[in-house]
Amino acid sequence: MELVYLTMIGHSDAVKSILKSGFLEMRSRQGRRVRDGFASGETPDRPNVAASSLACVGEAGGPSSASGLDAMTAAKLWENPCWLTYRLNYLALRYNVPLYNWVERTYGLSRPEYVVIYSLGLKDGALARDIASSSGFPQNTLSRAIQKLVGLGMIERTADDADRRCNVLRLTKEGRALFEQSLPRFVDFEQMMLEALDEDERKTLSALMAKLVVASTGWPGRIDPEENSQEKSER
Amino acid sequence: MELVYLTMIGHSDAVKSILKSGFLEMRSRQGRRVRDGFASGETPDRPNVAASSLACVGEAGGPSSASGLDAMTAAKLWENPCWLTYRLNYLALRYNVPLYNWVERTYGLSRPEYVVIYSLGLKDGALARDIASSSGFPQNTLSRAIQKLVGLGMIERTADDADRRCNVLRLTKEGRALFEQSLPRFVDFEQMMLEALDEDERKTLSALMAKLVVASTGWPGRIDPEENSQEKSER
DNA sequence: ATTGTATATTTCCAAATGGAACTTGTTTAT
DNA sequence: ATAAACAAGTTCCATTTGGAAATATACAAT
Repeated sequence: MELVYLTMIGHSDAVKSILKSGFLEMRSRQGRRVRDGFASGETPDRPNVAASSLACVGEAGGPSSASGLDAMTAAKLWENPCWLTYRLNYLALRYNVPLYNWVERTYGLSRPEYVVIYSLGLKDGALARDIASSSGFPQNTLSRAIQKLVGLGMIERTADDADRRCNVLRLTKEGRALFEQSLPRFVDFEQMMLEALDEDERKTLSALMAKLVVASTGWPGRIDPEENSQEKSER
Repeated sequence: MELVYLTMIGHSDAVKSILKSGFLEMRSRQGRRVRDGFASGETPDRPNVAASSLACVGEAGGPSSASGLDAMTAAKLWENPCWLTYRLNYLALRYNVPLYNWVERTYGLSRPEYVVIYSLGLKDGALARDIASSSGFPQNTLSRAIQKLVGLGMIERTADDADRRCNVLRLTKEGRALFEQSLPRFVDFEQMMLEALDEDERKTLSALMAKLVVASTGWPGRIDPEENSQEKSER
Protein backbone atom coordinates (compact mmCIF):
# COMPACT_ATOMS: atom_id res chain seq x y z
CA MET A 1 0.00 0.00 0.00
CA GLU A 2 0.69 1.57 0.79
CA LEU A 3 1.19 3.16 -0.98
CA VAL A 4 0.08 5.40 0.41
CA TYR A 5 0.73 2.18 0.14
CA LEU A 6 2.67 5.08 -1.63
CA THR A 7 0.08 3.40 -1.90
CA MET A 8 -1.46 4.65 -0.06
CA ILE A 9 -0.67 3.95 -2.58
CA GLY A 10 -0.89 2.31 -0.43
CA HIS A 11 -0.45 1.93 0.49
CA SER A 12 1.49 3.44 0.15
CA ASP A 13 2.28 3.57 1.04
CA ALA A 14 2.95 0.99 0.90
CA VAL A 15 2.69 2.46 0.63
CA LYS A 16 1.60 -0.18 2.50
CA SER A 17 4.29 -0.12 4.47
CA ILE A 18 3.00 -1.39 2.06
CA LEU A 19 6.66 -0.78 1.57
CA LYS A 20 8.50 -1.51 4.62
CA SER A 21 11.99 -0.84 5.63
CA GLY A 22 15.49 -1.12 4.35
CA PHE A 23 15.10 -0.19 0.73
CA LEU A 24 15.69 3.42 1.40
CA GLU A 25 19.24 3.82 2.49
CA MET A 26 20.41 7.35 2.38
CA ARG A 27 23.51 7.44 4.44
CA SER A 28 23.37 11.15 4.91
CA ARG A 29 26.07 11.19 7.52
CA GLN A 30 28.63 8.82 6.13
CA GLY A 31 27.96 10.78 3.00
CA ARG A 32 28.49 8.18 0.40
CA ARG A 33 25.87 6.66 -1.75
CA VAL A 34 22.26 7.59 -1.90
CA ARG A 35 19.51 5.26 -2.90
CA ASP A 36 16.02 6.56 -3.10
CA GLY A 37 13.32 4.25 -2.00
CA PHE A 38 9.79 4.78 -3.04
CA ALA A 39 6.66 2.83 -3.23
CA SER A 40 3.02 2.19 -3.45
CA GLY A 41 1.50 4.59 -5.92
CA GLU A 42 3.10 4.40 -9.24
CA THR A 43 1.74 6.47 -12.02
CA PRO A 44 2.10 5.71 -15.65
CA ASP A 45 3.88 7.99 -17.93
CA ARG A 46 4.26 9.25 -21.38
CA PRO A 47 5.52 12.58 -22.55
CA ASN A 48 2.56 13.42 -24.69
CA VAL A 49 -0.56 14.37 -22.87
CA ALA A 50 -2.95 17.21 -22.31
CA ALA A 51 -1.19 20.50 -22.04
CA SER A 52 -2.52 21.26 -18.61
CA SER A 53 -0.47 18.55 -17.03
CA LEU A 54 2.60 18.97 -19.13
CA ALA A 55 2.67 22.65 -18.45
CA CYS A 56 4.23 21.76 -15.16
CA VAL A 57 6.77 19.20 -16.17
CA GLY A 58 10.35 20.17 -15.98
CA GLU A 59 9.90 23.46 -14.21
CA ALA A 60 10.63 24.59 -10.71
CA GLY A 61 14.13 23.32 -10.42
CA GLY A 62 13.02 20.16 -12.08
CA PRO A 63 16.63 19.19 -12.12
CA SER A 64 17.33 18.85 -15.79
CA SER A 65 20.02 16.52 -14.62
CA ALA A 66 22.29 15.67 -11.71
CA SER A 67 20.30 16.06 -8.57
CA GLY A 68 20.86 12.89 -6.65
CA LEU A 69 18.01 11.11 -8.35
CA ASP A 70 18.54 8.16 -10.61
CA ALA A 71 17.39 8.40 -14.21
CA MET A 72 14.16 6.49 -13.84
CA THR A 73 13.05 8.33 -10.75
CA ALA A 74 13.87 11.61 -12.45
CA ALA A 75 11.84 10.58 -15.47
CA LYS A 76 8.88 9.65 -13.31
CA LEU A 77 9.11 12.92 -11.48
CA TRP A 78 9.76 15.33 -14.31
CA GLU A 79 8.51 13.74 -17.50
CA ASN A 80 5.35 12.21 -16.26
CA PRO A 81 1.87 13.09 -17.49
CA CYS A 82 0.73 12.03 -14.04
CA TRP A 83 3.09 14.41 -12.30
CA LEU A 84 0.74 15.08 -9.42
CA THR A 85 0.10 11.56 -8.33
CA TYR A 86 3.63 10.35 -8.72
CA ARG A 87 4.92 13.27 -6.66
CA LEU A 88 2.25 12.67 -4.06
CA ASN A 89 3.32 9.08 -3.74
CA TYR A 90 6.98 9.91 -3.86
CA LEU A 91 6.78 12.47 -1.08
CA ALA A 92 4.53 10.28 1.00
CA LEU A 93 7.01 7.48 0.77
CA ARG A 94 9.97 9.63 1.65
CA TYR A 95 8.10 10.32 4.86
CA ASN A 96 6.47 6.97 5.60
CA VAL A 97 9.49 4.77 5.19
CA PRO A 98 11.90 6.31 7.66
CA LEU A 99 9.25 7.05 10.26
CA TYR A 100 7.46 3.72 10.34
CA ASN A 101 10.79 2.00 10.19
CA TRP A 102 11.79 4.00 13.25
CA VAL A 103 8.55 3.07 15.01
CA GLU A 104 9.18 -0.58 14.27
CA ARG A 105 12.72 -0.47 15.60
CA THR A 106 11.89 1.68 18.61
CA TYR A 107 8.63 0.20 19.82
CA GLY A 108 8.34 -3.08 17.97
CA LEU A 109 5.02 -2.00 16.53
CA SER A 110 3.95 -2.66 12.98
CA ARG A 111 2.43 0.05 10.88
CA PRO A 112 -1.21 -0.94 11.48
CA GLU A 113 -0.49 -1.18 15.19
CA TYR A 114 1.00 2.26 15.35
CA VAL A 115 -1.82 3.63 13.24
CA VAL A 116 -4.25 2.49 15.89
CA ILE A 117 -2.23 4.25 18.58
CA TYR A 118 -2.03 7.56 16.84
CA SER A 119 -5.58 7.44 15.56
CA LEU A 120 -6.72 7.15 19.15
CA GLY A 121 -4.16 9.74 20.20
CA LEU A 122 -5.95 12.07 17.85
CA LYS A 123 -9.47 10.97 18.62
CA ASP A 124 -9.88 8.73 21.60
CA GLY A 125 -12.94 6.56 22.03
CA ALA A 126 -13.27 5.68 18.36
CA LEU A 127 -14.24 2.40 16.77
CA ALA A 128 -12.14 0.04 14.70
CA ARG A 129 -14.30 1.01 11.77
CA ASP A 130 -13.28 4.67 12.11
CA ILE A 131 -9.64 3.75 12.06
CA ALA A 132 -10.20 1.57 9.02
CA SER A 133 -11.97 4.24 7.04
CA SER A 134 -9.45 6.94 7.87
CA SER A 135 -6.39 4.76 7.38
CA GLY A 136 -7.33 2.48 4.51
CA PHE A 137 -6.27 -0.64 6.33
CA PRO A 138 -8.80 -3.44 6.11
CA GLN A 139 -10.74 -4.21 9.24
CA ASN A 140 -9.30 -7.64 9.78
CA THR A 141 -5.78 -6.24 9.81
CA LEU A 142 -6.86 -3.67 12.36
CA SER A 143 -8.69 -6.28 14.37
CA ARG A 144 -5.45 -8.17 14.80
CA ALA A 145 -3.54 -5.00 15.60
CA ILE A 146 -6.10 -4.08 18.22
CA GLN A 147 -5.92 -7.50 19.81
CA LYS A 148 -2.17 -7.20 20.11
CA LEU A 149 -2.34 -3.70 21.55
CA VAL A 150 -4.94 -4.77 24.11
CA GLY A 151 -2.62 -7.60 25.08
CA LEU A 152 0.24 -5.13 25.43
CA GLY A 153 -1.89 -2.90 27.62
CA MET A 154 -1.66 0.02 25.24
CA ILE A 155 -5.37 0.34 24.57
CA GLU A 156 -8.57 -0.87 26.16
CA ARG A 157 -11.66 -2.09 24.37
CA THR A 158 -15.11 -1.82 25.89
CA ALA A 159 -18.42 -2.80 24.34
CA ASP A 160 -20.74 0.08 23.61
CA ASP A 161 -23.95 -0.31 25.57
CA ALA A 162 -25.93 1.63 23.02
CA ASP A 163 -24.85 -0.67 20.20
CA ARG A 164 -23.41 -3.96 21.33
CA ARG A 165 -21.71 -4.53 17.98
CA CYS A 166 -19.35 -1.67 18.59
CA ASN A 167 -16.18 -1.77 20.63
CA VAL A 168 -15.06 1.60 21.88
CA LEU A 169 -11.29 1.90 21.88
CA ARG A 170 -9.29 4.06 24.27
CA LEU A 171 -5.62 4.58 24.92
CA THR A 172 -4.36 3.47 28.30
CA LYS A 173 -1.86 5.60 30.16
CA GLU A 174 0.92 3.54 28.56
CA GLY A 175 -0.59 3.95 25.12
CA ARG A 176 -0.88 7.67 25.49
CA ALA A 177 2.68 7.88 26.74
CA LEU A 178 3.88 6.07 23.66
CA PHE A 179 1.84 8.36 21.47
CA GLU A 180 3.15 11.49 23.10
CA GLN A 181 6.69 10.27 23.08
CA SER A 182 6.63 9.29 19.41
CA LEU A 183 4.64 12.17 18.01
CA PRO A 184 7.48 14.71 17.99
CA ARG A 185 9.43 12.54 15.58
CA PHE A 186 6.62 12.74 13.09
CA VAL A 187 6.10 16.44 13.58
CA ASP A 188 9.81 17.18 13.38
CA PHE A 189 10.21 15.22 10.18
CA GLU A 190 7.36 17.02 8.54
CA GLN A 191 8.73 20.36 9.64
CA MET A 192 12.06 19.40 8.14
CA MET A 193 10.31 18.58 4.88
CA LEU A 194 8.67 21.98 4.94
CA GLU A 195 11.93 23.82 5.40
CA ALA A 196 12.18 24.02 1.63
CA LEU A 197 9.19 26.37 1.61
CA ASP A 198 8.69 29.77 3.17
CA GLU A 199 5.67 30.64 5.22
CA ASP A 200 3.59 31.90 2.32
CA GLU A 201 4.41 28.89 0.23
CA ARG A 202 3.39 26.56 3.03
CA LYS A 203 0.04 28.25 3.34
CA THR A 204 -0.47 28.11 -0.39
CA LEU A 205 0.42 24.46 -0.53
CA SER A 206 -1.88 23.68 2.36
CA ALA A 207 -4.74 25.53 0.72
CA LEU A 208 -4.27 23.83 -2.63
CA MET A 209 -4.09 20.39 -1.09
CA ALA A 210 -7.16 21.18 1.00
CA LYS A 211 -9.01 22.05 -2.18
CA LEU A 212 -8.17 18.68 -3.63
CA VAL A 213 -9.17 16.90 -0.46
CA VAL A 214 -12.51 18.66 -0.36
CA ALA A 215 -13.09 17.81 -3.99
CA SER A 216 -12.12 14.20 -3.36
CA THR A 217 -15.52 13.38 -1.92
CA GLY A 218 -16.72 13.52 -5.50
CA TRP A 219 -14.10 11.17 -6.90
CA PRO A 220 -15.11 7.61 -7.66
CA GLY A 221 -13.73 4.94 -5.37
CA ARG A 222 -13.97 2.42 -8.14
CA ILE A 223 -13.53 2.59 -11.88
CA ASP A 224 -16.05 0.88 -14.06
CA PRO A 225 -14.86 -2.51 -15.32
CA GLU A 226 -14.58 -1.41 -18.92
CA GLU A 227 -16.69 1.52 -19.80
CA ASN A 228 -15.45 2.12 -23.30
CA SER A 229 -16.27 -0.73 -25.64
CA GLN A 230 -12.73 -1.20 -26.89
CA GLU A 231 -11.64 -4.73 -27.57
CA LYS A 232 -10.97 -6.27 -24.23
CA SER A 233 -9.30 -9.55 -23.50
CA GLU A 234 -11.43 -9.94 -20.44
CA ARG A 235 -14.50 -12.10 -20.39
CA MET B 1 -0.32 -0.35 0.93
CA GLU B 2 -0.40 1.71 0.61
CA LEU B 3 -0.61 3.35 0.29
CA VAL B 4 1.09 4.83 0.03
CA TYR B 5 -0.75 2.47 1.12
CA LEU B 6 -2.54 5.95 2.34
CA THR B 7 -1.28 3.87 1.92
CA MET B 8 -0.85 2.81 1.68
CA ILE B 9 -1.33 3.03 3.56
CA GLY B 10 -1.68 2.91 1.98
CA HIS B 11 -2.25 2.14 1.70
CA SER B 12 -1.80 3.68 0.13
CA ASP B 13 -0.31 3.00 -0.20
CA ALA B 14 -1.75 1.65 0.65
CA VAL B 15 -0.61 2.30 0.85
CA LYS B 16 0.90 -0.05 -0.50
CA SER B 17 -2.09 -0.41 -2.08
CA ILE B 18 -0.91 -1.45 0.52
CA LEU B 19 -4.36 -1.02 0.58
CA LYS B 20 -5.95 -2.99 -2.03
CA SER B 21 -9.52 -3.05 -3.05
CA GLY B 22 -12.91 -3.06 -1.51
CA PHE B 23 -12.46 -0.76 1.43
CA LEU B 24 -13.15 2.29 -0.58
CA GLU B 25 -16.72 2.13 -1.64
CA MET B 26 -18.04 5.38 -2.86
CA ARG B 27 -21.15 4.58 -4.74
CA SER B 28 -21.16 7.83 -6.55
CA ARG B 29 -23.83 6.75 -8.95
CA GLN B 30 -26.31 5.00 -6.76
CA GLY B 31 -25.69 7.99 -4.57
CA ARG B 32 -26.13 6.55 -1.15
CA ARG B 33 -23.44 6.02 1.34
CA VAL B 34 -19.86 7.10 1.03
CA ARG B 35 -16.99 5.41 2.75
CA ASP B 36 -13.56 6.83 2.37
CA GLY B 37 -10.72 4.44 2.23
CA PHE B 38 -7.28 5.53 3.10
CA ALA B 39 -4.04 3.91 4.07
CA SER B 40 -0.35 3.55 4.29
CA GLY B 41 1.04 6.77 5.55
CA GLU B 42 -0.63 7.74 8.70
CA THR B 43 0.55 10.76 10.53
CA PRO B 44 0.17 11.35 14.20
CA ASP B 45 -1.72 14.24 15.48
CA ARG B 46 -2.23 16.68 18.23
CA PRO B 47 -3.72 20.09 18.05
CA ASN B 48 -0.84 21.87 19.69
CA VAL B 49 2.24 22.17 17.61
CA ALA B 50 4.48 24.74 16.00
CA ALA B 51 2.53 27.58 14.53
CA SER B 52 3.86 27.08 11.05
CA SER B 53 1.96 23.88 10.63
CA LEU B 54 -1.14 24.89 12.46
CA ALA B 55 -1.40 28.05 10.45
CA CYS B 56 -2.86 25.93 7.75
CA VAL B 57 -5.25 23.75 9.67
CA GLY B 58 -8.88 24.39 9.17
CA GLU B 59 -8.60 26.80 6.31
CA ALA B 60 -9.38 26.51 2.63
CA GLY B 61 -12.81 25.07 2.92
CA GLY B 62 -11.48 22.77 5.57
CA PRO B 63 -15.02 21.71 6.01
CA SER B 64 -15.75 22.75 9.56
CA SER B 65 -18.29 20.01 9.39
CA ALA B 66 -20.49 18.00 7.07
CA SER B 67 -18.51 17.31 3.95
CA GLY B 68 -18.88 13.62 3.34
CA LEU B 69 -15.93 12.75 5.53
CA ASP B 70 -16.33 10.80 8.73
CA ALA B 71 -15.21 12.41 11.95
CA MET B 72 -11.87 10.69 12.29
CA THR B 73 -10.84 11.32 8.70
CA ALA B 74 -11.86 14.94 9.12
CA ALA B 75 -9.80 15.21 12.27
CA LYS B 76 -6.77 13.73 10.56
CA LEU B 77 -7.18 16.09 7.66
CA TRP B 78 -7.99 19.32 9.41
CA GLU B 79 -6.68 19.09 12.96
CA ASN B 80 -3.42 17.39 12.32
CA PRO B 81 -0.02 18.86 13.11
CA CYS B 82 1.23 16.69 10.27
CA TRP B 83 -1.26 18.12 7.81
CA LEU B 84 1.09 17.82 4.86
CA THR B 85 1.92 14.17 5.12
CA TYR B 86 -1.55 12.99 5.97
CA ARG B 87 -2.97 14.88 3.02
CA LEU B 88 -0.25 13.50 0.77
CA ASN B 89 -1.12 9.99 1.80
CA TYR B 90 -4.82 10.62 1.66
CA LEU B 91 -4.74 11.97 -1.86
CA ALA B 92 -2.33 9.29 -3.01
CA LEU B 93 -4.68 6.62 -1.75
CA ARG B 94 -7.73 8.15 -3.34
CA TYR B 95 -5.85 7.72 -6.59
CA ASN B 96 -4.04 4.43 -6.06
CA VAL B 97 -6.93 2.36 -4.83
CA PRO B 98 -9.40 2.75 -7.69
CA LEU B 99 -6.76 2.64 -10.39
CA TYR B 100 -4.79 -0.39 -9.28
CA ASN B 101 -8.02 -2.11 -8.47
CA TRP B 102 -9.08 -1.43 -12.04
CA VAL B 103 -5.78 -2.77 -13.37
CA GLU B 104 -6.21 -5.91 -11.35
CA ARG B 105 -9.73 -6.50 -12.61
CA THR B 106 -9.00 -5.57 -16.19
CA TYR B 107 -5.64 -7.19 -16.79
CA GLY B 108 -5.18 -9.53 -13.87
CA LEU B 109 -1.94 -7.82 -12.97
CA SER B 110 -0.88 -7.03 -9.42
CA ARG B 111 0.47 -3.66 -8.50
CA PRO B 112 4.15 -4.60 -8.73
CA GLU B 113 3.49 -6.23 -12.07
CA TYR B 114 1.82 -3.19 -13.48
CA VAL B 115 4.51 -0.98 -12.04
CA VAL B 116 7.05 -2.88 -14.10
CA ILE B 117 4.97 -2.34 -17.22
CA TYR B 118 4.57 1.37 -16.85
CA SER B 119 8.10 1.93 -15.65
CA LEU B 120 9.30 0.39 -18.88
CA GLY B 121 6.62 2.26 -20.77
CA LEU B 122 8.26 5.38 -19.49
CA LYS B 123 11.83 4.27 -19.82
CA ASP B 124 12.41 1.11 -21.77
CA GLY B 125 15.58 -0.86 -21.40
CA ALA B 126 15.92 -0.31 -17.67
CA LEU B 127 17.04 -2.73 -14.98
CA ALA B 128 15.03 -4.26 -12.17
CA ARG B 129 17.11 -2.14 -9.82
CA ASP B 130 15.89 1.05 -11.47
CA ILE B 131 12.30 0.02 -11.05
CA ALA B 132 12.94 -0.84 -7.44
CA SER B 133 14.54 2.48 -6.60
CA SER B 134 11.89 4.53 -8.35
CA SER B 135 8.95 2.52 -7.05
CA GLY B 136 9.97 1.51 -3.56
CA PHE B 137 9.11 -2.12 -4.09
CA PRO B 138 11.80 -4.48 -2.87
CA GLN B 139 13.83 -6.22 -5.51
CA ASN B 140 12.59 -9.69 -4.73
CA THR B 141 9.00 -8.63 -5.23
CA LEU B 142 9.94 -7.12 -8.57
CA SER B 143 11.96 -10.18 -9.49
CA ARG B 144 8.83 -12.29 -9.17
CA ALA B 145 6.75 -9.73 -11.05
CA ILE B 146 9.29 -9.71 -13.86
CA GLN B 147 9.31 -13.48 -14.06
CA LYS B 148 5.56 -13.53 -14.42
CA LEU B 149 5.55 -10.81 -17.05
CA VAL B 150 8.23 -12.60 -19.05
CA GLY B 151 6.07 -15.71 -18.89
CA LEU B 152 3.09 -13.70 -20.11
CA GLY B 153 5.12 -12.34 -22.97
CA MET B 154 4.69 -8.76 -21.85
CA ILE B 155 8.38 -8.01 -21.38
CA GLU B 156 11.65 -9.53 -22.43
CA ARG B 157 14.77 -9.83 -20.33
CA THR B 158 18.22 -9.96 -21.86
CA ALA B 159 21.54 -10.12 -20.10
CA ASP B 160 23.71 -7.07 -20.52
CA ASP B 161 26.96 -8.02 -22.23
CA ALA B 162 28.83 -5.17 -20.61
CA ASP B 163 27.82 -6.31 -17.13
CA ARG B 164 26.54 -9.86 -16.90
CA ARG B 165 24.86 -9.18 -13.57
CA CYS B 166 22.36 -6.88 -15.18
CA ASN B 167 19.23 -7.90 -17.02
CA VAL B 168 17.96 -5.31 -19.42
CA LEU B 169 14.17 -5.24 -19.52
CA ARG B 170 12.09 -4.23 -22.50
CA LEU B 171 8.41 -4.19 -23.30
CA THR B 172 7.26 -6.55 -25.98
CA LYS B 173 4.68 -5.40 -28.47
CA GLU B 174 1.98 -6.86 -26.22
CA GLY B 175 3.42 -5.14 -23.20
CA ARG B 176 3.49 -1.80 -24.90
CA ALA B 177 -0.06 -2.27 -26.11
CA LEU B 178 -1.18 -2.88 -22.56
CA PHE B 179 0.70 0.18 -21.40
CA GLU B 180 -0.77 2.40 -24.05
CA GLN B 181 -4.24 1.06 -23.54
CA SER B 182 -4.16 1.52 -19.77
CA LEU B 183 -2.35 4.82 -19.55
CA PRO B 184 -5.34 7.01 -20.43
CA ARG B 185 -7.18 5.78 -17.37
CA PHE B 186 -4.41 7.04 -15.15
CA VAL B 187 -4.11 10.31 -16.98
CA ASP B 188 -7.85 10.87 -17.02
CA PHE B 189 -8.18 10.19 -13.34
CA GLU B 190 -5.43 12.63 -12.51
CA GLN B 191 -7.00 15.25 -14.73
CA MET B 192 -10.28 14.73 -12.94
CA MET B 193 -8.51 15.26 -9.63
CA LEU B 194 -7.07 18.49 -10.95
CA GLU B 195 -10.42 19.84 -12.03
CA ALA B 196 -10.72 21.41 -8.59
CA LEU B 197 -7.86 23.76 -9.47
CA ASP B 198 -7.57 26.38 -12.17
CA GLU B 199 -4.56 26.59 -14.43
CA ASP B 200 -2.58 28.95 -12.21
CA GLU B 201 -3.25 26.87 -9.16
CA ARG B 202 -2.07 23.74 -10.93
CA LYS B 203 1.17 25.39 -11.86
CA THR B 204 1.65 26.66 -8.35
CA LEU B 205 0.98 23.26 -6.88
CA SER B 206 3.34 21.62 -9.30
CA ALA B 207 6.07 24.10 -8.47
CA LEU B 208 5.66 23.73 -4.74
CA MET B 209 5.69 19.96 -4.90
CA ALA B 210 8.72 20.09 -7.15
CA LYS B 211 10.49 22.17 -4.55
CA LEU B 212 9.82 19.53 -1.96
CA VAL B 213 10.96 16.77 -4.26
CA VAL B 214 14.20 18.55 -5.04
CA ALA B 215 14.80 19.13 -1.35
CA SER B 216 14.04 15.48 -0.62
CA THR B 217 17.48 14.38 -1.68
CA GLY B 218 18.65 15.89 1.59
CA TRP B 219 16.14 14.10 3.78
CA PRO B 220 17.33 11.13 5.79
CA GLY B 221 16.15 7.73 4.65
CA ARG B 222 16.48 6.43 8.13
CA ILE B 223 16.00 7.92 11.58
CA ASP B 224 18.60 7.25 14.22
CA PRO B 225 17.57 4.50 16.63
CA GLU B 226 17.20 6.80 19.60
CA GLU B 227 19.12 9.97 19.36
CA ASN B 228 17.80 11.69 22.44
CA SER B 229 18.78 9.90 25.61
CA GLN B 230 15.30 9.69 27.02
CA GLU B 231 14.42 6.59 28.95
CA LYS B 232 13.84 3.90 26.44
CA SER B 233 12.32 0.52 27.00
CA GLU B 234 14.37 -0.93 24.19
CA ARG B 235 17.47 -2.92 24.79
C1' DA C 1 47.07 -12.11 -9.84
C1' DT C 2 44.34 -12.52 -5.62
C1' DT C 3 41.64 -11.34 -1.98
C1' DG C 4 37.99 -8.50 -0.40
C1' DT C 5 34.13 -5.72 -1.23
C1' DA C 6 30.13 -4.21 -3.78
C1' DT C 7 26.26 -4.98 -6.88
C1' DA C 8 22.22 -7.32 -9.60
C1' DT C 9 19.28 -10.78 -9.07
C1' DT C 10 17.11 -14.89 -7.25
C1' DT C 11 15.63 -18.18 -3.75
C1' DC C 12 14.02 -19.37 0.85
C1' DC C 13 10.83 -19.13 4.36
C1' DA C 14 8.49 -17.21 8.34
C1' DA C 15 5.21 -13.75 8.82
C1' DA C 16 1.80 -10.54 7.31
C1' DT C 17 -1.99 -9.68 4.30
C1' DG C 18 -6.61 -9.34 2.86
C1' DG C 19 -10.81 -11.48 0.60
C1' DA C 20 -14.47 -14.22 2.05
C1' DA C 21 -17.18 -16.42 5.20
C1' DC C 22 -18.97 -16.26 9.78
C1' DT C 23 -20.96 -14.38 14.28
C1' DT C 24 -23.46 -11.30 16.66
C1' DG C 25 -26.28 -7.51 17.01
C1' DT C 26 -29.27 -3.67 14.85
C1' DT C 27 -32.32 -1.62 11.58
C1' DT C 28 -35.73 -1.66 7.88
C1' DA C 29 -39.67 -3.32 5.58
C1' DT C 30 -43.55 -5.78 5.04
C1' DA D 1 -43.41 -8.78 14.92
C1' DT D 2 -40.99 -11.33 11.74
C1' DA D 3 -38.02 -11.63 8.00
C1' DA D 4 -34.73 -9.59 5.28
C1' DA D 5 -31.00 -6.51 4.95
C1' DC D 6 -27.26 -4.34 7.06
C1' DA D 7 -23.25 -3.40 10.08
C1' DA D 8 -19.18 -4.30 13.48
C1' DG D 9 -15.96 -7.34 14.35
C1' DT D 10 -13.51 -11.83 14.07
C1' DT D 11 -11.69 -16.04 12.06
C1' DC D 12 -10.10 -18.87 8.12
C1' DC D 13 -6.89 -19.70 4.85
C1' DA D 14 -4.63 -19.24 0.40
C1' DT D 15 -1.61 -15.87 -1.31
C1' DT D 16 1.70 -12.29 -1.01
C1' DT D 17 5.29 -10.09 1.19
C1' DG D 18 9.87 -8.82 2.24
C1' DG D 19 14.16 -9.69 5.14
C1' DA D 20 17.98 -12.53 4.78
C1' DA D 21 20.85 -15.70 2.69
C1' DA D 22 22.58 -17.44 -1.63
C1' DT D 23 24.43 -16.87 -6.38
C1' DA D 24 26.87 -14.80 -9.91
C1' DT D 25 29.45 -11.14 -11.57
C1' DA D 26 32.27 -6.94 -11.35
C1' DC D 27 35.41 -3.81 -9.32
C1' DA D 28 39.14 -2.31 -6.00
C1' DA D 29 43.31 -2.78 -3.61
C1' DT D 30 47.24 -4.90 -2.24
